[in-house]
Amino acid sequence: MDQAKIFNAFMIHKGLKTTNQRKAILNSFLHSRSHCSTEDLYLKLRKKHPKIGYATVHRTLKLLVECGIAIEQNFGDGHARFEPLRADSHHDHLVCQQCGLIIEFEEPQIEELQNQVAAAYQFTIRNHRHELYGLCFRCARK
Amino acid sequence: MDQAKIFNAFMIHKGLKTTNQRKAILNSFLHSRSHCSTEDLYLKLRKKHPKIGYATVHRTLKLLVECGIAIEQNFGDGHARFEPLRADSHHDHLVCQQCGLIIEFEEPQIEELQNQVAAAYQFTIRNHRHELYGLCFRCARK
DNA sequence: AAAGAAATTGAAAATCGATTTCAAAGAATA
DNA sequence: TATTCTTTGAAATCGATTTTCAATTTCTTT
Repeated sequence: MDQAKIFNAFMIHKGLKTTNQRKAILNSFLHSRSHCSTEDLYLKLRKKHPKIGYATVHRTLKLLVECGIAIEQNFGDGHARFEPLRADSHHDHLVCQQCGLIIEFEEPQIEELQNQVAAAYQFTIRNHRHELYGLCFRCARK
Repeated sequence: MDQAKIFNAFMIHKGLKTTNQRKAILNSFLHSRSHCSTEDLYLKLRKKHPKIGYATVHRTLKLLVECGIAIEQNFGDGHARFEPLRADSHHDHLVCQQCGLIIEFEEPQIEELQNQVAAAYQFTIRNHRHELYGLCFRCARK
């Protein structure tokens, strides 16, 4: 089942309507670079749909999070960012504080150690965030 | 060198003045439970110093971060939190989404794996955040 | 101790991103 | 088509943070 279908099914389930704006926003989101902010997506959409409103983009992104197509991230610059959520793989992030580059990484051993830590405190993990901030290869040379 | 001295040295270095308010805020901060918000500290201080302003607490906390006595954290509830920074030890957090309990943990193996990940991407880590969100022991039972 | 120069204070206002309101427009159903 | 309900976009609101500014305090120099 692709994301458009997941979205449709969710909309029907909630008694909501699949409008042209929502379709355009979903489509644009899926074809954007990852980790885009509401503003990024809004500006991009304006080019093809000059009358679309910021509020609609915002509301639709929230819907995408609600139905599991997107995940909301925050890397400390005061702008919520959204990225497509793939069911199969989890990853964390390296964030360059100079140029804003975001690198995704996966490290199953860290996940395993995390689980051990949580178990030691009898803590039930629902989700986590793990971000390494610093300088990417390029910026470190300058 | 204790924190009051670090603070004094920093203030002199920057040409700033060590006022009674700043001393009171530093002192109250150091004797507060960890992870207090600006508001927490402001309300606590009001009891002994009824005329102190929120803005002053805010500005002083920023100074404490700047001179390395405090670190700013954000656990996603919309309130920045501050905790005393000890030079010797680093820790990460488990955050209960039900009752707000914050548990600190240290796991050197995770730190080591982090360094390996960064090295693989030729990335220079300046700092990181690693938080596990979910339910604490008590809340999971309910 | 008093005066002058400069920084600090607290109340209120401004800011910033996120969110909500509301009247008009649009979709779905009968 | 009429009715009902949802959605839209502009503007208003929200809540935390940050800044402004006139009055006060601190620090230095007499």
